[in-house]
Amino acid sequence: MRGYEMETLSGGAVAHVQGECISFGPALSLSGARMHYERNAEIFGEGEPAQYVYRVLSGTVRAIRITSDGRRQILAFHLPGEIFGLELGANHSFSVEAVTDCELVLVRRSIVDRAAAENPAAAHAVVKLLASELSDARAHALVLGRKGASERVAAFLLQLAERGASNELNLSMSRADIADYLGLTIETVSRAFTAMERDHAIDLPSSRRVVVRNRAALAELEAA
Amino acid sequence: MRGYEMETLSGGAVAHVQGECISFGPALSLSGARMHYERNAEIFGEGEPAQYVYRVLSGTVRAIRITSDGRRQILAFHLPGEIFGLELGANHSFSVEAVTDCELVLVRRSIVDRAAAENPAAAHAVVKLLASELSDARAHALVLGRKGASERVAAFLLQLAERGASNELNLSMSRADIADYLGLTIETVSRAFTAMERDHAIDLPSSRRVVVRNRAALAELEAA
DNA sequence: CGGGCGATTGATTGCCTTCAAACGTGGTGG
DNA sequence: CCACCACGTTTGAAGGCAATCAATCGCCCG
Repeated sequence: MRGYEMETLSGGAVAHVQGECISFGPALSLSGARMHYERNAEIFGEGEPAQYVYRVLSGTVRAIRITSDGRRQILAFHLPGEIFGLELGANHSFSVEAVTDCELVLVRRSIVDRAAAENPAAAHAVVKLLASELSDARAHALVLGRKGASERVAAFLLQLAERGASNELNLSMSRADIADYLGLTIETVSRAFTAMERDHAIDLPSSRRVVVRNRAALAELEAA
Repeated sequence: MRGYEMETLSGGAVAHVQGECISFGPALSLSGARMHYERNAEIFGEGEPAQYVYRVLSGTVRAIRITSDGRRQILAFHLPGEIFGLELGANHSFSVEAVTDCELVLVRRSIVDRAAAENPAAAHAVVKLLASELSDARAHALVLGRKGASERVAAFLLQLAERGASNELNLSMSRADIADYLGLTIETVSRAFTAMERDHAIDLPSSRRVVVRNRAALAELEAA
């Protein structure tokens, strides 16, 4: 999912208002409405009609599912530039909430569907998007199924560092969000951070700020 | 992924040799070569060029990823009628092996790609397939991230019972496969089976045969 | 300065894994 | 046809890692 928007957004030949549309290929950008959501607001809920496709302009959102007894699993975080909310069924199969205050672009799903039906390039862009999300979901399954606590946290940090293309991370999400993404508890996540700092793999200037000091050490931890 | 092939395979208006093609919508079936693989054979490996798309005629296959230190995670099982191997990148991002001896149909990926580029219905079928796999992968992530051992096994059995549309299941996979799918060990899986039999939720006439006696009890276990 | 919330740290529990051994079944060779 | 072997499965006992329970810390905001 990551690389893709960069490519199409920068490669678009059609002039368009920056940020006010979603690109589905170099020759096709669908314009949409800009909306603001505040921290912890629900953007859409599981089971609701899937009426829009979204792109993050600023802020972070989380895609979540809740078990019948209340446990929460975060399926993905979406950062600026990323698209989410694409569904095939009539209804959303998960909920999305704002991790921080954020700006989103909304495009009617009917418009996206029509574009995909009429324009092969648009259809291909949708396929690309889904394939990328699928790949992410599978990588996530590997982490959840077969890795220990500190490996999970290391994988998470490396993933963020790649996405942000920087070793200095501003975590927009709480320990609780990280824990629910990694299938752990907040205490375990916290201990993993502390241990990594002790081992000089990262610095923790504050709880929301992480500096990756030794990416190789993190990668090794992740592999462990 | 499940419902889809049934729909298109039965709804196809075009007459075609049963089993020798892959349907991508009511009006489009791509013919392919039939191949046999024996138990535990590798169908394709992670990193190899993605040259074909596959459909299962008979038998079961497993999609797997291996961590650098050798732990194995099974991402999905594919049963007869299901399609797998669809990738967007040039190379496969996971391996697929035969769980049992099986018959597959192979269609050149270039043909699928071209069909999708030219025929909107075909493109839509591909999107549907990916969306369905994504949905499955996310459900799997919820299980791996937030459920206990017996809940995982219950979820697995219910999933198979739905796919097979029957309460009598012939497990084509070993305890090791189930364990690697659920992120557990073979011993834990075995104990979960035993406990479910003790609680009269299932019968175990043999280790590879499961009769779901009390689906509600299993569903409750799963939710727990 | 005080309150509240998120994060950290510590102590204990519990579930799953690990290690180990016995069991059963299917296949092979005598 | 039976004996034996191999492998997958089950069962048991012990250990380890993360969850839970609990308390303190630190920071942001009022």
